[in-house]
Amino acid sequence: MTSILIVDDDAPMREFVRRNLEAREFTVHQASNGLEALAMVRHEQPDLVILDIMMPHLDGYETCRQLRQFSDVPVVVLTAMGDERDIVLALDCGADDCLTKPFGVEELLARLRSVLRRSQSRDSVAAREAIEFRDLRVDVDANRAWLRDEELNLTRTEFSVLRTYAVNLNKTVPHQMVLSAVWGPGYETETHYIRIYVSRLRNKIESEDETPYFATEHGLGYRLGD
Amino acid sequence: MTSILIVDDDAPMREFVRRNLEAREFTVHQASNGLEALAMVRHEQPDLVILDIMMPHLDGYETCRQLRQFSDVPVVVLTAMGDERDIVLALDCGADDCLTKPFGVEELLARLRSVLRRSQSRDSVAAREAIEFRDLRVDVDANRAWLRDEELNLTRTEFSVLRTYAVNLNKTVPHQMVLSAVWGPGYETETHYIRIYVSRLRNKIESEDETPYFATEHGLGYRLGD
DNA sequence: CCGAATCGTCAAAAGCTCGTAAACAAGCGA
DNA sequence: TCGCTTGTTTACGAGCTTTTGACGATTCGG
Repeated sequence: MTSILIVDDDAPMREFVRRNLEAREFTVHQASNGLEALAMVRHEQPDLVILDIMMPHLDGYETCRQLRQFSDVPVVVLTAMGDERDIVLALDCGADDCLTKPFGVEELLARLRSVLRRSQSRDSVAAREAIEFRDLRVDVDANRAWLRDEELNLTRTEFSVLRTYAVNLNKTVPHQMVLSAVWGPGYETETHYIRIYVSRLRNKIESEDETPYFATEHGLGYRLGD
Repeated sequence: MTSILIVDDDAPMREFVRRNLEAREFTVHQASNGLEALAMVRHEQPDLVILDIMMPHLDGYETCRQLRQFSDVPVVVLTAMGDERDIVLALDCGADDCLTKPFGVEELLARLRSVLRRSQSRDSVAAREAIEFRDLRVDVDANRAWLRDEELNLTRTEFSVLRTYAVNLNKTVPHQMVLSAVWGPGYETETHYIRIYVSRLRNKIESEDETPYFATEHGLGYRLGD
């Protein structure tokens, strides 16, 4: 779950934000001043920080600057209605967005979504890894499959069928699910096709005298895996 | 140099923004409607897009949504003073920030800096060097490609196709992914374009009596790499 | 144990995809 | 405007893939 740290010396304000965030399934942490906030970022590693500017001891600007010394966590700053210079200053301290009080809850949430979307897309650049079972490896991303280091030469439909079973590893997949996933809606009754393609896949994947990769559940469907 | 595309049907507004951006050493491109903007993003690849909401034909919301089909370029939206719902809508269409007219130039610049800072840190995380495979080197940022120290003379579309395969090195890329990446949404069925361009790229890249750079996966797509 | 339903396999026909050439159209700079 | 580059459209043979239809094997319920 996405966790958010809200930093504000004004307790009612914190409460207000907390209630609205928790209603949207965020986990919320709180801090009432800059020093506390820095410690919590270190220890809780929130996914996002909401930071009020007006705070005693360590104000929002300075907190943000120090935060950036050691963390890339997205920061959304709250400023009091007023000078454009406050906004410029906050953004130049390293904040990702800036919202002027009083603000609407919906706008706050939309800005959080936007900032989180950006930071998450950065994190998830790493591709999904392949699905593996015994000597078989299926790379759904790359549209390729291997058996013991040797790449399988599969046709489009063969791969599409294999992928359907692979993403449902160890689960018996009903025929009609495969049919509508591979051949599209309207083919739910053509179970014939599946028999042929599972047969071809078995020829390419399984060898004699070893337990089969595909299990047949009579009347139900096939299952790749245990 | 950082290049910015400003999209607004109001010419004086575009001029105002252009002057201020050029004074800060940005390169500025302009478009006066959504369709033009989509084409320019494809061909000029700006580092950031400033997008007005109120436009004839294709409004800012729809432009942004379509942009996100094929590009991660940062988008800052301009809305007329008014409803909070406009802001929420714009951000949820995939925009990175949203500014309400009338706005101060300093705030605009600060928000651009903030958005650019975030997107550039992401790019540098990915260590965007050239992509290399055997004797081929593709510089995705500079729009250039080399074969053994000799630069390839590629047209825009040729390069765009090559880049799509290069960033998916060793993956079989489905035709429709290439089509929507290069020609845009709505071209998903024009597979003959790909055949022709891959054919031309092979002519410029591959030589006789060596293993091909592009592998054909019949019915699936092409793959650059192993 | 029998019959009906389901499964496994084969091979050929039908259909689709690929590679390429060539012609045409659109855009652009000189 | 002309001439060149680039993008788009059309066409077609070769090769591959999917579908079709057939038939025997297996499983399950009664």
